[in-house]
This record gives sequence, structure tokens and C-alpha cells, in this order.
Amino acid sequence: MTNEGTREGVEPLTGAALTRARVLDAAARLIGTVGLVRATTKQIAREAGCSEAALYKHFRDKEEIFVRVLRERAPRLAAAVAELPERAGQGTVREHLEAVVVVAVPFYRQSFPMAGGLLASPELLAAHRRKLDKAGPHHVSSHLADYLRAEQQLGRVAADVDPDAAAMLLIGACFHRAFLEVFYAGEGPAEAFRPAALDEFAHATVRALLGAIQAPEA
Amino acid sequence: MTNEGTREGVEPLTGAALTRARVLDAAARLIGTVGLVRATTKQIAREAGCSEAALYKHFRDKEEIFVRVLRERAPRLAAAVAELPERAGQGTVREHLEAVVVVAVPFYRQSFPMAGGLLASPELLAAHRRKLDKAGPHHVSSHLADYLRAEQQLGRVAADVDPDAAAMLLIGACFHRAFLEVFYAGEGPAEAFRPAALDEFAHATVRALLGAIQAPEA
DNA sequence: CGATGGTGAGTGAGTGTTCACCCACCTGTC
DNA sequence: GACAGGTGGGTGAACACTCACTCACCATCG
Repeated sequence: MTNEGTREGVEPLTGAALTRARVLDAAARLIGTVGLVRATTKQIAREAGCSEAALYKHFRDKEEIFVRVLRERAPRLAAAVAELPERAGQGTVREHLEAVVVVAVPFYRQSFPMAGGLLASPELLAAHRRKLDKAGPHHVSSHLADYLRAEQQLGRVAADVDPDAAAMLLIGACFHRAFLEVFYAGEGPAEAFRPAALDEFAHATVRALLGAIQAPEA
Repeated sequence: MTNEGTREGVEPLTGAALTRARVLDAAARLIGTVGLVRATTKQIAREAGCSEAALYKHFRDKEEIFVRVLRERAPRLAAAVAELPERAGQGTVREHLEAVVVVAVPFYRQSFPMAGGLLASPELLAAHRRKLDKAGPHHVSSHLADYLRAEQQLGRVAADVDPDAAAMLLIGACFHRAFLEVFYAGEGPAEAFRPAALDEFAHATVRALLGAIQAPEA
């Protein structure tokens, strides 16, 4: 219980904050391994090395633990994409879009087990939605569309393209890919969904988006 | 076993089959309204107008009810897309792709609440995955890719396009769109996700996929 | 024909288990 | 000694599922 930064060294987390962090880590780990429905208060407490009652010294209820995990432990996808418009004109469009894919797929993969629990329970979903003022899931594609619009004005993206539709295509592909990775975790047509294939996926997907699919004469 | 329509006359479903159908309808309705976690055996029985025990005369356990709902009540998206390759060369590519969008989005929208419950519970997911021999979710995009390949051989789709990546883009957009519709059901930026907008979405998305996004000189 | 027994559908009243959550109490630190 | 942080033990509620039983129906047979 006495804690100098002996073990972590970098982070001088004191008792209370340390326990809080351990609870969030435990919850995140359990959600990823055994799923949201088996991530019970008893399991979280055991994994965090404290009692069930201790959870309620730091969080109002179980739902708040999950909300905090989603907000404090998830990669900041929306924020990363929101910075893209500023980079318009630098590097290549292809590089930026591939970077989005490489960030977005793991983010969605990690978020799916938790989001799944929300989709299965409209009341949880409504509660969570209210807390996501400007970080809602639709902002990812809309920020990406903003970036494409900026590149359009710079002439690096064709003028007759609908930025919203193009952004939806790319983000949707990442979203679907992440779903398939979770769905076939460990089994199924795994060779296509192994993490090492992410770079290939990013390359092929961005290439398809950038290219024309319609034959010249058709 | 003997089944004349003596009582109903109009309804070919007699006692046992009727109850079974009512249970599946009730379960599907509850999943869509109160969510999977609140779709308890008690609620299903009440909604179906029978006792809880009666459920177990027709289904081994609760999980089997959900599996049957998913298999017998959901639109057959994979089957519909699987027929596409035969239609290569007929009509226009645009028409076929827009038709896919119009079918896929409602399908995914309806499936999300149930799939969400699966994602939140790896054991349910594994059980369900085993029963989906050739109807797994990755078949949708792979069948669509087959169709694009067929059109490619007919010269109606550019030869240098990766059919798998293009299919993933379109299906992914539908998948993501359906997710957003469920997530923002009733609230949020609803104007963009109203059902009436589905045709516009299909048109814009397919147009973006068919067009080139990269400027000629870049 | 009418008694007998088998059968599938259905039920009310439970079963054991698991869950989120909480109370009374302890303990180290300012 | 006040108090934040932490605990063991418990609580009522909800859950999926079961049990012993009823009832309607039907085939068989004395």
C-alpha cells in the first residue's frame, strides 16, 4: 500500500489514483478478453487486486467504470483525424489516408466489444451518447471529409468528388475490417485478418479509393 | 403432425408451429425495442402469450432462440449478393451496386442490436460463428468482389482495380452507415440518417466509388 | 363403443446462481 | 481524532432454467 515510484518509476501514482487506474486497466483488459457481459464487478475487483466495495469508492456505479474506460483508455481516433485538415498540402494524400486506416482499424477493433454492449442495450446507449458531445462516431468521417475538402481546394483531390461519400467509404472499410477481425478472432478465415496484414489492407484500400473503378468507355 | 387449417382457416400455422413463430416474432421485436440484454425469457414469454416453460418445449435454451431469430427472421443479404455475379453484364454496374446498398443498410441496421450482444460475449460469438458455415459476414464483401471481377472480365470495370478492396469499401460504408443509424436512433444528427435518405446515400456512395478521387496531375 | 394408455403442448411454482451494490467496521496518515 | 481509502460479509433482485403436473387429442383393443 505504501507506494513510492519504485515499480512504475515514471508515474508517481499515489494510493487513490493508483487504485483507480488499476480498476480502469482491469476493466479494459477484461472487456477485451472475456467480453463486456463477463466483466462483472467481482472480476474487475479481483483483476485490480482490491475488493468489490473499493470500486464504489472511486466510481458511482459499474456503468461509470465502462464510460471512463471508453473515454480515458481508448486511442483518440477522432482527435487524430481532426488534426488532418491542418496537414493538407503536406506529404501525399495517400500517406495521410493510409495513416488514418492504420490508426482507425485498431481503434475500432478495441472499441467493438464495448460498443457491442451498448448496441444490445438502448438505455446504456442513450446514456453514453449524451456524454459524447463532440466525440460522436460520425465525427470521424466528417473530419476526414473536411480534410478531403481541403485537399480538393489545393487541387490534390479531383473537384467532382463528394468528400463526405469518399470519407464514408474509407472509414466504413476500416470499421467493417475491425468488425471482421473481432468476429473471426482466433478462428475462421484468419489469414486475411492477421494484424500483420494491416499495412497491406491500408495500401490496397487507399489505392482502390484513389483510383477509378469505372472503365473509361462504360 | 396432422395439420388442416380447421380453426384459423387462413393461417396455415397450427398449435405448435404457431407458438414457435410467435416466440421468434416476440424475441425479434424485443431485441429491436428494448435490446438484447432486456430481452429476457420472461419478457419473451409474456410478449409471445405463453409461459416461460413453454419456450423450452420449442428451443433448447435462450441462445437457440436468438440464433433462430438471426437465421430465420433476418433478410438474406449474403444470398442476395451471391446472386449478383450471374447478373454481370446486365443493366448497369451502378444499378447493381446501388441495389446492394439499399438492401445491405437495412440488413445491417436490423442485425446490429443482436450482433452487439455477440461482440460483448466471446463465448456467444464463438457458438454463433460455428453455426454460420457459409453465411459468415465476410462472404458479403467477397461475393460482391466476385461480381466486380465478373464485370472486370466484361470490361465494364477498370482492369487495374482491386475487386476485394473496392467491395470492402462499399460494404464497409453500408456497415458503418447502419451503425450510425442505430447509434443515433431518435436523437443526434438525425436528419442525415433518416430512412428517406437511404436512396441519396446509395447514389452518392456508389458515385464516389465509381469515380476517381485522385486529380489527374497529382 | 368405451376404456386404456401414450404423447406433445403447456403451466405455476419453484431452483440455484449470479449480479450490482451497500453497510458496519477497520487502518494508516495528516 | 478526523477522514479518506479499503474490506468482509451480506442483501435483494433478476436471471435462465427445471419440475411435477394438467389437458386435449388420438390410436389401439377388449
